Amino acid sequence: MQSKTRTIGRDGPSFIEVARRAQIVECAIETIATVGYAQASLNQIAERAGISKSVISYHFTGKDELIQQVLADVNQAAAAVMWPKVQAETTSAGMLRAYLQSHLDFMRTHPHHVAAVSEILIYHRTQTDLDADTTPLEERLRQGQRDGEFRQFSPRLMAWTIRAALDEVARQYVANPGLDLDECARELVGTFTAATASVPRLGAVPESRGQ
Amino acid sequence: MQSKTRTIGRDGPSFIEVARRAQIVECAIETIATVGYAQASLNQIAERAGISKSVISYHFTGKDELIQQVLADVNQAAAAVMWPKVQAETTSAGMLRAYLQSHLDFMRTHPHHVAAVSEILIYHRTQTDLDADTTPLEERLRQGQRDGEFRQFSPRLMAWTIRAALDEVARQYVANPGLDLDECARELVGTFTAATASVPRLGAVPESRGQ
Amino acid sequence: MQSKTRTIGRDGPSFIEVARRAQIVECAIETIATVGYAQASLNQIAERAGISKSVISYHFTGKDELIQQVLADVNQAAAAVMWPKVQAETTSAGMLRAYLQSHLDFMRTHPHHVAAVSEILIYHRTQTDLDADTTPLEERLRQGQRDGEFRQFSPRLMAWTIRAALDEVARQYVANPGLDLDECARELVGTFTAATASVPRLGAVPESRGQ
Amino acid sequence: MQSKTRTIGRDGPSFIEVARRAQIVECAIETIATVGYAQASLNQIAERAGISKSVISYHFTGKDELIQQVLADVNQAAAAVMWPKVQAETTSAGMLRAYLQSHLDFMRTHPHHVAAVSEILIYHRTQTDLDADTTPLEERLRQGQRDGEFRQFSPRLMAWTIRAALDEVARQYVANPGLDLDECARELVGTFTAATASVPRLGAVPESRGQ
DNA sequence: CATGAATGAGAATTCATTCAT
DNA sequence: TATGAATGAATTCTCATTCAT
Repeated sequence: MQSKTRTIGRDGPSFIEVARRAQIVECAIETIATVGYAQASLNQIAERAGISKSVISYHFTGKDELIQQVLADVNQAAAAVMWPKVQAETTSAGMLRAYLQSHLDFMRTHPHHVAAVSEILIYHRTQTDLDADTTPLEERLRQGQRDGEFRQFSPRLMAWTIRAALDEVARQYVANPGLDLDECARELVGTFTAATASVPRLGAVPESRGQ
Repeated sequence: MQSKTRTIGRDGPSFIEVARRAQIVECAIETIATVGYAQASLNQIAERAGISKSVISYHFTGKDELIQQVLADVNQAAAAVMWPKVQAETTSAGMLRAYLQSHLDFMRTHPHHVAAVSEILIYHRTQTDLDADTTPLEERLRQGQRDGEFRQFSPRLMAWTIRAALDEVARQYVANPGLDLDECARELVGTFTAATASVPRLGAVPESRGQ
Repeated sequence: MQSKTRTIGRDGPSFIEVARRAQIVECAIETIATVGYAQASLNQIAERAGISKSVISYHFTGKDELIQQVLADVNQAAAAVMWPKVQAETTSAGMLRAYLQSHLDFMRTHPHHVAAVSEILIYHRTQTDLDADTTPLEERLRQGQRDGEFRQFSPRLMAWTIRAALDEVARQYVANPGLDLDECARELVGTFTAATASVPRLGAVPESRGQ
Repeated sequence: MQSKTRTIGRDGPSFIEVARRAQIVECAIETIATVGYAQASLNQIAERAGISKSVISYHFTGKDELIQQVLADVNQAAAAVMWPKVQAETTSAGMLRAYLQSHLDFMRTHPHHVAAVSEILIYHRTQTDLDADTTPLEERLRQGQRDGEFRQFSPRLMAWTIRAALDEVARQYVANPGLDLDECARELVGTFTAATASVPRLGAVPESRGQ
């Protein structure tokens, strides 16, 4: 019986059902992160999971549902880790730092997750609204500008840059697990703190935004 | 007969050979940039070029060689445009600015080239050595640090970040050709100038923004 | 455990067994009639029945047995309705009329049954002996000829034609439930009464047979 | 290169292309007529043609195009044989006779063609307008009524019946090539001549229509 | 040089069936 | 009895590649 048509009783999906779906999602993540989205066929994913290809078809309507589940699972997990830390900060600079650090923390514990989502988003770029994903970050940057903590830059461009940097680190980390994420965190925090800071302490470059 | 095994007379490949290869590479670029790497089958490329699919197989060992040629051609073209401008600068900050600006200039004049390479790098990342490509930029950042112009950051991380930001802009530009590249250039220059500046000391690097 | 191998106690199949089989057959009929034989997967049938797919496999050896049971059940039901009315007639023409009318009556009350059988026969024709089904009708036609009521035609051909016409009406009725079955009955009765009548009384249409 | 994208020069498709398409269509017809539409996979068809499965994909956009081509080819061939003979007749009864006879003539020379189309039409009934196909015949019946040659029956019902009978004969002929088509032709002509004749001259069978 | 034609590998998906519980 | 879970075979389709001309 396929997911689509399965009757969900009042107890919801069975334990084994949940476990299998989770296992498949996990294997999909690892496969995508490792061999790339283009090569991540259902066959590959099933092989890695040690199950038959059709088991995936049994638990998911199709590849699409699986991919969407990957995005959902990873986003939820990442958000659970990141936003509390971000919210705990009181300043915008603190939030930005927390955003970067917690992102890299999540990457350390879930490197494949981040890489997989990065792959998927790129692959599905045409069908997805990437901006939607970037919006929360962008909004925080905007807030920092309103508060005068941040200099006047384009929040959208900065958000793109930050996300791109994080994704790049994720990819590099997957390719080379020896990468020192602590150092990366420090570096990115340093880079984007400097990049956004409204005051280079003495005499800013206010005119620099005039143009 | 395959390119690799073809007998090359003392004059090297014939004119028509060179022209055909260039034409095919060009069409590959446009196809990849337009429909995405995943959809860019040899069929699509050949169709767009108005040639038979087998012509590609004749002039290239296989799809791989074609893709590598795309990378080589674009990199060469980009380098031809960019490095003179970079070299013309005397300060490291100036070089960084020139790097970013000329990169976006190239993007403006060759949007498909940049987008195609961006696509390809994502899909072939596992098989490609991205670092090789990043090295020249990294070296220049390192030089800026030695000269005291730049603060102490990880040149590698900074190079990754810069490349990632440029690639992201390229992707966004392809998705939305209305994107204001001038603004992007100003923003990226501002961002990375601030991110690398050694001393926010007093009066920043006004000349860097003058442009 | 499969039906074939199941141990049948001295009381034969249990009540629940019989009921389940009947329910499944009924659902199969509706599914086939509604979505067509090709689309009537066990999944679809089970879904419509609100049961698990494996229940079907439990009660029937396989899809084949289910389909054969559908044929058997429908034929039995149709026979139960039709033959009494046919038998009640004293003339062969009357019997033919009763056959057609009661067939369409059955169609009106069991449109899905007729449509399902029609679908199945088409798909399983190669494996089924259609003639077996046609024989009773054929025999009656033959009797009518012996009695001099019917002209000399090929009973087999006429039986085929009659069955084909009825099946066609069934298909059209399924496709368009607004079809006026009363009119169809009148028409078919008229058509086949005329087609079988022994005497166009004076001068038949000899040239038509001259061919 | 696929049919879809193939450039057709001023000479149209090449000889070999035409031949291959014709061969594939022919094999599709035989396969469908022999094993039934449901079992006629591209694999089966290719095997029968002694070619690789992908050759079909090369010459046809997909299974749909192949099937449509089958319909088109058979309809064209049948029309070429039938309509001249039908048109040559001056009376409606003659036309009907010619229609039936030429149909069976075509069946004799192309039994698989007729059976295949019959299969396809049934399978695609839901997506196709069968009536459209029946219309020419129906129109001729209507004309016969206007001329007073035919009695007042429902032209639509009669057309359905005639088509159904012909299809049935086709199916039986495929299943049993020993079937005497001459006899079938005589029988069907007799049956439908009698069924449509306006005057049973003296005393019809009024009670049969009374119902 | 060029290409039409052919091919085999592999993709996603559907389905009837089997099995352990 | 019943069923959720799993599976392997088969289907359509796409694609890079090869080959004969």
